[in-house]
Amino acid sequence: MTGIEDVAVATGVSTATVSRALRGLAGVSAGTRARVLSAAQELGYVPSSAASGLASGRTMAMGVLLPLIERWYFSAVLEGVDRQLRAAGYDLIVFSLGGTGVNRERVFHRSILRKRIDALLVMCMELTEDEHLALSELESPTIVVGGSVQGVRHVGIDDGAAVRDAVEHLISLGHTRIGHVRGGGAFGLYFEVPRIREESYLATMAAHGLPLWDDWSVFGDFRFGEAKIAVKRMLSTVDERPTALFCSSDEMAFGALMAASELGISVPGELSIVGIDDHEFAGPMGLTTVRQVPEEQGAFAADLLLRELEGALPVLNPPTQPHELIQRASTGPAPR
Amino acid sequence: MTGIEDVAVATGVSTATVSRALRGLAGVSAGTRARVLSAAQELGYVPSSAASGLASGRTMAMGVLLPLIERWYFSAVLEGVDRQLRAAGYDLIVFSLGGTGVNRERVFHRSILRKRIDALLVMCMELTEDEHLALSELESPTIVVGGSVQGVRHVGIDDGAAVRDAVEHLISLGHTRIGHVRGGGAFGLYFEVPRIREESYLATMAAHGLPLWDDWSVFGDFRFGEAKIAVKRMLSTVDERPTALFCSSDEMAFGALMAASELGISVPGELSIVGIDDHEFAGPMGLTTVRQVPEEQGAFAADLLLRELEGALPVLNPPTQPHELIQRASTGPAPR
DNA sequence: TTGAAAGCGCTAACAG
DNA sequence: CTGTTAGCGCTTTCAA
Repeated sequence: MTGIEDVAVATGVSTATVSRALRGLAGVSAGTRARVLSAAQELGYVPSSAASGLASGRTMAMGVLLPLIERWYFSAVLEGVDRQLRAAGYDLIVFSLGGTGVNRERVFHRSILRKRIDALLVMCMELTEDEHLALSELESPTIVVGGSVQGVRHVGIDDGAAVRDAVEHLISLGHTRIGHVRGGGAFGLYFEVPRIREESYLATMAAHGLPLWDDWSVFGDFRFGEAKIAVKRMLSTVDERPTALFCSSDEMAFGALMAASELGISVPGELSIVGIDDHEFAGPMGLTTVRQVPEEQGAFAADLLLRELEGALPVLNPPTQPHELIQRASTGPAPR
Repeated sequence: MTGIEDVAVATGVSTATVSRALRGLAGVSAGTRARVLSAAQELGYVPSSAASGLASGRTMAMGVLLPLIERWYFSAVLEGVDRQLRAAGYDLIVFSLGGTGVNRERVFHRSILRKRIDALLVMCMELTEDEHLALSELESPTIVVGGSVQGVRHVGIDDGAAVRDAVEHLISLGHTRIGHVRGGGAFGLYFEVPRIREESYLATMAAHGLPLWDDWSVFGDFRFGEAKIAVKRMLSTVDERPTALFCSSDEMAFGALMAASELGISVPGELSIVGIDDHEFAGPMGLTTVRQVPEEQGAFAADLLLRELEGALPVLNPPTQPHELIQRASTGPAPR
């Protein structure tokens, strides 16, 4: 492996000068810098991150802690984070819990605290006090994306308002019998989003004096398949059907759409369906939904952290990210 | 930050002994080990990965290079890789090209070669000669997952055979007019899968002496939306419709399903549709498809690399991963 | 503008 | 079984 020493020898300067030149620091003459650069290029020199990390205390890497990788929202946020990191020359280290909470402590202590990262982005989780403490000792800037949590700064949409917009859209179409397809906190950890969305659905219904039937609330676990089964069962067994369904995610709304189609229930004629997300499939499926753009949320949060690493003052109250009702073919006036 | 020295002082031993005890090396008395462990625990000591990486030459991290994160196959493989790494105490570093090839060289040189990783898993790409060379100098074990490439060891299904199984399934149902919804190499880089699948479709049709119409081959870019539009246009403008469609991915097959539904073409009565993947939605949508399990592929490849890092001999010809035709409701006998 | 030298925090021989 | 001693390859004062 060619090291900084080789470049120094080749250029006839000290390693200190090579280091300065390569990092673009001031105080290197243009000539020297050029010679260093070309020598480095020629020799194929790439600095060792371990060595520079150890010496400088900066790893040039950012960590993302998430419950699971392969879920639309999570991987989309990751994509946005990665975009910014790539532009800034940072590496992305992914700490996934793999869908369960059991490894959480190990992941946290064995991986996150190893000083491998300069900053941490936490997705959709509430940190425990221990974790908070450990992080603050690390002095790495931290931020939470998705599923706001009290007392921690957070980037994301106003979930409560987004749900309200969805439900009130149904109400404005004359619906009064509105069911809910709920998401799950099946991760065995604090996962805020499903709770917030359910609460806002209930609050909105109450605010409009609309009836809540237990039968109309089914559990779809944020999944197409689960939601389809649950909605199909509900629609085919309930005494009186709802005329509309608010789904806590688009993937569950697709399941509801499918359930209705298999039961021969016309959408939106007999049943209106609204989701949240604006998933890639929502447009082609004609699903009315509330759009959020996770990629932008991830990019925004990553940028915030990146700027702090460059010395900017922490943004304590990041602006709420936008959401927007997108009307498509799956919602219409209440029957009769 | 508490360092190894603090633990040593607290225990009354040398840092070398602490290091040995903590890593579970032989040659430490049970009593000493216990005292070291409890002191480390008490002090909340976590080794610095930069320091141990520099000293030992092992980073305890694995890199994954991929074209894009947010795509079913890629994030599913990532999930499988992560599962194994987590179990082995390794960290996962993600190098994404973000959907384009433009940053490829920078990603490669500035990130991958920084000695931040002990091994590299490359997803669905052919490496250039330069890249190969650079990697071999690094001496990190490397493997490719998905989209086999000549001369490089590779973990994945036999794409040719999988396509053949899908197309021959249609043929066995009496179909002779079989169209193709193609995926894209829209990544601006060597991306093998779409090409392999197309070639196998063509070869299978030829082997059975079946006609190929240009009109029946449409480009869906591996996306629901694109595929839906392309298929809908094709079905509504072509002189003679195909009676079956082979789609190079499930997501495109969903688009085809949607297109048929919007045109009032019954599936499988008038049109049979088969995909490849067994995407999470395929079951609930009743899509006949060829199943592959990317998560297992990723886990398998990661394991291979992990074992080599522990000194095992390289597996030069990893076994082909299984695929399986799953018959569901979207395929049936050819009309008439 | 440049160089010398002292670490960064750990691991790995080599002794004892 | 344990300690001593060198580094790993950079960055960063401090002098020149």
